[in-house]
Amino acid sequence: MKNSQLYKGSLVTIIMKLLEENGRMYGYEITQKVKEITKGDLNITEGALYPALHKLEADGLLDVEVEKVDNRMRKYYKLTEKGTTETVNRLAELEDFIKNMQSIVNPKLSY
Amino acid sequence: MKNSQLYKGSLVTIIMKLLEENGRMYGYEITQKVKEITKGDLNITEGALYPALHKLEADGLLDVEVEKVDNRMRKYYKLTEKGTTETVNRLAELEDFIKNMQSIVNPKLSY
DNA sequence: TTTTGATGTATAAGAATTTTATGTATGTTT
DNA sequence: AAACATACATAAAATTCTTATACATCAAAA
Repeated sequence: MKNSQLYKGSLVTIIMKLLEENGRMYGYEITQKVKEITKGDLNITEGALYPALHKLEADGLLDVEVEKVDNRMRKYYKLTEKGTTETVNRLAELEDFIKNMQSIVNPKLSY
Repeated sequence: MKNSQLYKGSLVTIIMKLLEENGRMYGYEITQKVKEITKGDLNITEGALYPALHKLEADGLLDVEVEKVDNRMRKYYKLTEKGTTETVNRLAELEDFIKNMQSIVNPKLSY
């Protein structure tokens, strides 16, 4: 991650959402995709990414497939059934979180 | 905090925004205000709140005034000049963060 | 041709933040 | 009398992330 503390705790949600959308992705691809989407605002570091992916796999939320492309190793991750269910929960929590933060920042409007 | 990991890293921003809006507040009041605004979604724990307030004070972002009300001690906090400046930055970061998270979750729309 | 940069994964030490548990104290409600 | 609300505080442990380092392949630039 980078800069703002606010991204703390959001990495898992980001990973799972991207996997839900793209079917399967490898680590480096995730970092590049996030950089692209956020126009450079958010740079996921390897030190944060790989431990997170390994934990998600250990928890049975992700499956991994190792492939060699252009003589380089890639580990493709995809959501398990359990992971797909968990993603739905995570995204609902993100929506609530954003609404709550907006309520705090903009108390005049009711979100 | 409670439940969702997403709130990690948002505590300082929440505290500063509430102080910017309400002039001065004491710790317990902050927890109740947040509970009210988020309709019970977010419960700030004392173990997170008090160390955060003490650090903000140590960093020169908050001033404190101790008062005794109804025979109970209260420590009122308010933003210093430095704290007010920092609040502007924090709120800008929060806006960017929310936009980026929405871009990730809802890639079809452009925020 | 040597070095820089991009691609690709990995881990370990330390920092920062939060959870969980506990402690103290006063006042009100059950 | 016990439970709950108000009000502050801290300490151990867990979680998450930063920073630094490591290894390996390949392309481009100096």
